[in-house]
Amino acid sequence: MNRRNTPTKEAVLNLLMNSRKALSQDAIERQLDIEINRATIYRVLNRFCEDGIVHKIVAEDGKQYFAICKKCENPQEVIQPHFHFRCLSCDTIECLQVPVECSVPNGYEVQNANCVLTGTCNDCS
Amino acid sequence: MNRRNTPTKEAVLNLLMNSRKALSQDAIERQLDIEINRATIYRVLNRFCEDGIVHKIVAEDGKQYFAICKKCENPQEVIQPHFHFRCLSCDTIECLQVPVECSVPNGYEVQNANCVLTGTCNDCS
DNA sequence: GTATTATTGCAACTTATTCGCAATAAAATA
DNA sequence: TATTTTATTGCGAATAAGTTGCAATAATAC
Repeated sequence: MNRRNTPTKEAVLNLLMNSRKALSQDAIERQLDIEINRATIYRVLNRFCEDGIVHKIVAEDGKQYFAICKKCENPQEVIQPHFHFRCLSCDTIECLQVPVECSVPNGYEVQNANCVLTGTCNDCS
Repeated sequence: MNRRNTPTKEAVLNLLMNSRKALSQDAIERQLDIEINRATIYRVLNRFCEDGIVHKIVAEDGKQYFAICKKCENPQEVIQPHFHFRCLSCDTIECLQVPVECSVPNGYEVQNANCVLTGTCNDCS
C-alpha cells in the first residue's frame, strides 16, 4: 500500500498547507485550479488522515473539515487534541491553540476528541 | 405557535427522560413501543431543542444525538456547555459533568459548543 | 359542538459521503 | 528504455441522515 505522488495529491496538500483554515470537500473543490472528482478528493483526504498529515473535524453541520496537522511553534511535534472554532458568519473552521483537557470517569478510555466552538470570529464581529 | 400534548411527544420525552444517554433518531425509533414516522421524530426533537428541554450533540459520525437538559444536582438550573463521551463499542453518547472551558482569541464570540470525546466506556473496556 | 391551527404521515427531495469498477498512470523491474 | 505491477482516478450509482411540502388528523380554545 505504498503511496504515490500525483498532481491531485499535491494540489490538495498545497491548498491545505497555504490555508489557515480547515476546509471541507466542496471548499477544496471550489478553490482548486484543476478539476478533481468529488470522490477522489475524499479519498485523498482520508489517505492524508491515515498518514497523520491531516486531521478531520466534524462540525455541528455534520460536515467533515480537514486541516493540516501542525503546531505553529513546532511543526514536527505530534499533534495534540485541540479546540476548533467555527464562524457561522464566514463559515470557516480554524484550529485554536487550546488543548482539550477533560477528565473522564474511571474506566473510560479516550481515543479521540472532536471539539468545536461556534460563534463569530474576529473578522466578522 | 402554542405547543400541544400528543402521544408522540410524550413517548419521545419519556424515552429521553428514562435514558441516561443521548439518543439518535433511529435509536429512538427502535426503542419506541409505538410506531412514529421518521420526520415526525425529528420535528418533535427539534421542537424540544427550541424549547430548551433537550440539547443536540453532533458526533464524529456526523449524526445528531439528543439528550435531556438537566444537571444531576440541580435539574432546574440552565444547562451549561459540557463534554460528551461517545463509546465506539456500544455506540452510545452520554453527558459528562465536565464544563467546557476554552478561552478564545480577542474579538471572538462563542455562541455554542459541541465537544465529544470518543473511546471506550467503563462498561465496554 | 364547532372552529382554529399545531401536529402528523407520507413521499419526495437534498446533501454529504462512500463504493464498485474499469481506465489511467506512478513507480518498480527487467 | 520497455514492461509490469498496482495505487490512483473518474464515473455513476448507492447509501444514509435530515428536511420539506402538502393534505389529513386531532389537540385546544371558544
